[in-house]
Amino acid sequence: MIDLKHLREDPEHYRKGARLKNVDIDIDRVLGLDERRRAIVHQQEQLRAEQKQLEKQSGQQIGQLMGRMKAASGDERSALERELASLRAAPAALKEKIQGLDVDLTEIEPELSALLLEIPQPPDADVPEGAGSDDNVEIRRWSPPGYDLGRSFEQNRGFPPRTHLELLEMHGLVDFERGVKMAGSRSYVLTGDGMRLHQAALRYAFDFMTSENGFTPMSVPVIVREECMVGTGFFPSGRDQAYLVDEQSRGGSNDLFLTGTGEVGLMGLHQNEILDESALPLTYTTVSTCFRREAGAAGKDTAGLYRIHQFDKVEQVVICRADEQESRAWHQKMLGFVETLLQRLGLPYRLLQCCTGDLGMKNADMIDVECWMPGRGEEDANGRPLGAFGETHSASRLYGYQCRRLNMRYRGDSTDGKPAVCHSLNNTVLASPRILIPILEMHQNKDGSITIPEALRPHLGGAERIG
RNA sequence: GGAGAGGUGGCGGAGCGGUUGAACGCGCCGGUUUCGAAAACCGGUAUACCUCGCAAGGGGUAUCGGGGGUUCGAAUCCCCCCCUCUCCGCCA
Repeated sequence: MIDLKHLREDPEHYRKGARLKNVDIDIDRVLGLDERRRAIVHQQEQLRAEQKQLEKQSGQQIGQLMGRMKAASGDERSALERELASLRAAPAALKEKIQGLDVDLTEIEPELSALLLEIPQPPDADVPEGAGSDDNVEIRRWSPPGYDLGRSFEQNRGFPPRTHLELLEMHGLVDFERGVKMAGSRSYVLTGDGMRLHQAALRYAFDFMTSENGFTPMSVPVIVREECMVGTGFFPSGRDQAYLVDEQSRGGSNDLFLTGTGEVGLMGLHQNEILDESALPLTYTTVSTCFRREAGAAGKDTAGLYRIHQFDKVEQVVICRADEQESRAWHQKMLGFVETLLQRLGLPYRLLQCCTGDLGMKNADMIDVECWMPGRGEEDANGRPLGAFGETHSASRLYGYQCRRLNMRYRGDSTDGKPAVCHSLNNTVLASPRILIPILEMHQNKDGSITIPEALRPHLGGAERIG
């Protein structure tokens, strides 16, 4: 959520931000509703103050008169009754007015709060303008010594690459048929070394973050309340991407949602808390199963392990002080972790600066990491793929947008002891089985065997190859 | 699934219709004392929104799980919802 006060001060900033993100939102409508709401609340508060005054003045009198009533009779009694009635009339009139204003508020507030959730965070000024992913800008690329991304796989390695589908099949690493039989399209079953490799990659990434980078390991719920989804910014806009656990229809008190990323659980941890500044930054990592409906992606990446409904992911989040420089520094650092990891896995990659149109609601800045997948992309004259980069990571810088929704604040010396909204960032560490695509394709040998990256071998009982 | 108990400030725990944002204790912060510390003593210690002020700060309203109701007045009474806990059953 954006800062409403800031919106009032500089609405153009948000109009422009929404435009750059191709989000259709009527900022003036929001401002108008906010204006009306504040006027009504102000009026109400004044009336309430008046009411309180009256209470203090007449309350005692009423008490006394009631006492005298008990003993009184006849003319005295009716005189007292009249006096009581007049004392009660004024507060009653005020109450009616206040309640009337309440009605006015109920006409405004639902729309206002709904709209507020839909105002996107404006992109940072140094984010390139663009309409969508085609306008993203490459920042840098890396490939292991001896592998030149300017040349084809065959030129580099001396034989044409098999696709990950072919390699999976060849080594019996996955059973798509039975996956689909049980759970429908985009489902799969990792088998044998496929499952081992998957677990090894996750475990390596998890250990890397906790042991080497000092992040705090956490488990998180992957079935959460709607509150968490709204708080982390995935709802309302991404509602159709999440699986719904419809408990209400069977009498349960709350519907629940399956999370599409560990970010939801990690960020939800400190919802509605005021943290001590000395506790920051919080650096958390988790490995969790992620569920995505992939609504609207019908027909896209239907084959293989690229776009699936369920996968596992090691995720990193950082919650830090409300300081742009600090946020920016963490963003770079979190990207650095990923680069180190990919380099150790020997996977060529590039960093993409996402343009304004590709940022999503929440981000001020987002940098994607794409790994080189030789079996992906357009085909050559022989019907063989030319290779392409495929997204494997996404590093977001959200400033206070997410924490404001989550009501996650901190205080300390730098805030003068007053609560301030935390900043948050998140980035993939490793998502599998998608990461198996470049691992298999990049480390395949001419005979189709796979050389296991050294880093993963300790998690595979020391095995050096598959096949 | 069956049966109970309960949700009050950072925590513990009072209050059960009237200057109660809320006793008391703990914690925390500041001060006195001390060579220093502990102890003791004194003072302070919520959040949100609105408003006045350059600021320090002042004023107002709301908040005792959430919503609604009764009442001149509700943390206190009534209704609905949510949540947590305990016991039994089932179970990874």
